[in-house]
Amino acid sequence: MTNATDQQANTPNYKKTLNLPKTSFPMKANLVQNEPASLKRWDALKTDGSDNKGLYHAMQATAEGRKKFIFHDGPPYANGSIHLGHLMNKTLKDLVVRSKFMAGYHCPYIPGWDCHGLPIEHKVMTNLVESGKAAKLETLTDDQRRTAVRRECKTYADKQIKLQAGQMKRLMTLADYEDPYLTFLPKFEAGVLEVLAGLCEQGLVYKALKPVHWSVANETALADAELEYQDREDLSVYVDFEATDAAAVFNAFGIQEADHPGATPSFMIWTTTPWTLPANLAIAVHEKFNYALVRVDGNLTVMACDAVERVTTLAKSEEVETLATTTGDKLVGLSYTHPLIANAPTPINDPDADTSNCYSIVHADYVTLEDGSGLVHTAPGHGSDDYITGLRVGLPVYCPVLGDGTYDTTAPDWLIGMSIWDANQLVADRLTESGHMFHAYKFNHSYPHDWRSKTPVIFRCTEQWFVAVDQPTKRDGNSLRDMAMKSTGDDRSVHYVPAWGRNRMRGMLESRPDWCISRQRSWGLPIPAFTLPTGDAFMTAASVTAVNIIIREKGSDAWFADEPSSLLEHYNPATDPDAPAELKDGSVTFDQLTKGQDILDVWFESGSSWNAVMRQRSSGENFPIDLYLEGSDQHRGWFQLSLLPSLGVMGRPPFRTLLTHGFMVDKDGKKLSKSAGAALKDLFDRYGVDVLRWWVSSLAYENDVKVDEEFFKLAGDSYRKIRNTLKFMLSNLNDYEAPANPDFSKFHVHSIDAWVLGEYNTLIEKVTNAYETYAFHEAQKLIYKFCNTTLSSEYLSAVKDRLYCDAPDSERRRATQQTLHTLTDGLCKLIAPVMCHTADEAYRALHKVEPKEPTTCVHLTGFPSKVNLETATAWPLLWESIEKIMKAAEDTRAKSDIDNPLDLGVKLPDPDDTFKWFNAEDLADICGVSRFELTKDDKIEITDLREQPRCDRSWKRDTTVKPRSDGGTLSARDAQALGLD
RNA sequence: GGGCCUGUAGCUCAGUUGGCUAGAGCGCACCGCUGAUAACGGUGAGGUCGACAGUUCGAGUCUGUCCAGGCCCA
Repeated sequence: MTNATDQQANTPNYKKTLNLPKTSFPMKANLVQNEPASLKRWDALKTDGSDNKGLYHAMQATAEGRKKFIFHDGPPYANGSIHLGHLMNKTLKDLVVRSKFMAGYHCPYIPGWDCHGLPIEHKVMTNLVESGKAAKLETLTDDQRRTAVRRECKTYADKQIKLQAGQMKRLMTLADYEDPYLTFLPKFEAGVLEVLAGLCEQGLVYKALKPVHWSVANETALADAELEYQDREDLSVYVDFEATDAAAVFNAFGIQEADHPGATPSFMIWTTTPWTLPANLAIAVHEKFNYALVRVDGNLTVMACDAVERVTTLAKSEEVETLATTTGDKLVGLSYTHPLIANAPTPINDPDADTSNCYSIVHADYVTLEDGSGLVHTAPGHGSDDYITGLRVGLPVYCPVLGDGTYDTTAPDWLIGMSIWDANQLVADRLTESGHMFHAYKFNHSYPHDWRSKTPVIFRCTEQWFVAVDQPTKRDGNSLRDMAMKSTGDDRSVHYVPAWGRNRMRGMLESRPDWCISRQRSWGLPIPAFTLPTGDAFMTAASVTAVNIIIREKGSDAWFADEPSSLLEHYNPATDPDAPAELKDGSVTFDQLTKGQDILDVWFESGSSWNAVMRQRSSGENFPIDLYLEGSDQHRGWFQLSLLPSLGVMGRPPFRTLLTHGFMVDKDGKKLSKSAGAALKDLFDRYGVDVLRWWVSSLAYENDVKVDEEFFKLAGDSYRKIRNTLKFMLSNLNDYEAPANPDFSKFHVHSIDAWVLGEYNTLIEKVTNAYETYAFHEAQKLIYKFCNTTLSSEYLSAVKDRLYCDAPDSERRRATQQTLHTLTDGLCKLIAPVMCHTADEAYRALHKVEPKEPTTCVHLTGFPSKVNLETATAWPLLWESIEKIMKAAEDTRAKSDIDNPLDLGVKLPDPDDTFKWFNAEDLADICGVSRFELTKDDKIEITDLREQPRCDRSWKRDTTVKPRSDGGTLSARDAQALGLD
């Protein structure tokens, strides 16, 4: 039973004579209610001399004059509530902002939002249609309609930004939320156009007809980043294209035409897009591959040797006979007849195109033997590879498909005006009827889809603006790719965390095509290009710069509202070396120009933020930027698309360090479904933000991160451990007044206080290092282990006796309190970047701050500095022995009826006097036993002290315990504490 | 199909240039304390290191193939 009932009736109750822990710091955190109170208190923080209020500005004011750390926020898209992905991304960023401040840097942080673009425009258009307002728009002029849509989009974006900013603030992220960067603000737009002008100046911007991914649903070109791959069932066809000259084919195979009188060999192609067949202009083979002339059920056809069995089996052909084989190079130059079209068509926008090279066999490297027949249908207007081949062999860029996905008037009559999706079957039927279809079947494959409308995307030739990747810059002749390869290669100008980011970037840069920067939408930054009466485009560095003066002043709406002559008010062709001749000589005036209709790819905007935000707001000072931190998808996205413009304009990467984190996956490691995962707000309300942040800080974020309800619960458990350790320390400092400058010079090197302060010094060093290298989980682990093991299980359990039982003012107790105070203060500072609320709550409790007192805040301090004192070097050895002692003691208790460790004594062999200078009472307290002796024996001995008297107050058994004048049985220390003899 | 990455106890992670019986925390089981108490302390049980093959005296670590998963691309 309890020790209290053990006592004799006349023994005093000593409990009330102890210095028991006491604090107002509650065990229960109640984060959901208390965090908003902290936020409110921080919001009210005001530092002298500034109009700005709030913790962020107070920190900036505090850090004024320090070494700067420039960190740049990648803009999330302004749509919808923030989700689990934002939780990790924004928290990690905040850990950087806060830890850099605590480490002594000045780290300003401007949050941003990506506001333009299709998702918002699509949403707004949907709303307009549903509300019936869209019909009204139809009555307006183009410019008016677009201006109206843009107004709606801006209102929508503003609302989303407010929503997200509120949630980010609740996440306790620190940033300049009063002055964020928004991509639709005139000053941002102007910063983007500066970059465009810079690229024009380097000769990297051009307009060209090129096949691009085209969304039929939205009638716009799409960026790579706007594609999603989904499985789709398509009609897959093997089609025979008859050779024009049968003799030439037989000749290529080295056999006589006479042996096959009247036979017309065909070339067999394979495609999953029959609708592109009308645009076929060539068939590609690989020069090195072997091709066979095969008789299949009576017909002669050419296909790759490796494809014969596969293809004929697929088509269930009955008689298959290979007549001869040859290599691809022998086939190059042969011609064929298009099965659907008599004469090669001329493109609608290029009536003078040379069609003389059409309908022949050409070579291409990308021909493979895995799929199809080894002969590749080539339509330069509908494929990237095809386009390049077409350029090489002199084919026109023919694309008979309009923006809405229907055929134009150059297509065969029976296709004109028809949707390409409907044409698939019709083309197949025609080919079957005419006997050209060898085999048709349904085929499931991964196919690119428009990320927004989820509809399949096609390749279509359109006039688009491009940034050239391989064009030499005028500055030094290095192309963007040259520079990009260098920055991801050996020059180490960019530091990658984790290191494999370098290879990943490099791989993507090696193969990336020219960047299509134009879109055919309204909600975006217009490309300030004009069309001359000749139909040629006009956009030069000087013209962009001139228009930009207007945009900076009025915003990009001016492009739609103003006439070319006023937009070009500040432009002088005479001083522009790149100006078109007709403008220079005055034969064409500004009034005769028409404004371009394209807007910029949103990635070009966010990819220019290094200029539009960082350089612009610091007069160029904050460049290059120390750190970009985003998910690993941004290697292709924002990182790469920031790198390229910066290389073009500035000649160097915009960032020094690129840090990437992985993606959230479910508890089985599978991709998180869009609907999965609780709303973040729900998590705020159930666990509290400190717990969520504590969880984020524990993540090995460079890999995929599993997320599950259970993990938040576990994080809550470990949060409580930290909280309880803080509470216990605070509760033992209730009667302690900390000196302004604690003096540790009198601490004995062998004392337990010196030991724990040594551990604390190590902790400071390791944790600040971990923060420095963004190894937050390392910091988190160290802090957790320190609280749990070093403090709770080792130090605090050892010093409990002296804290409780020593006279309140005793030197030993005060020394321990001084230690505790230092540890608590430092711990609050070390956890401050993570548990923002709890750290400040504990810090204010430690410093006994009145609840209403607004200015004391752990977040305005810094990481603790090390305590200046020595620690005995034998401690590690001693701890090894202590571990053995604990096991031995546990053994003894298990084998006997001794339950209480205080009924035990310990004898530790110390033949070499290694531990001679340690204090026996300290060691007994560490082991949780009553007595500790060093011996010259060779074995640890655990002794039973139950025969000896026990102190009624401290429950220890030591040699000084005896009856005292108050009727109790006490040790000398306890008697002295009570002022007894 | 290609590029980059991941796969170590039930869970989350450490494991340096290949080198003793593979570590930690959580969780779990058992014990103690009841003067940190919706706390605290102690002890313990858990792993053929995704699979297979290879290099080596020796492989969680290096190589290859395969399987599973993620991001990006085709």
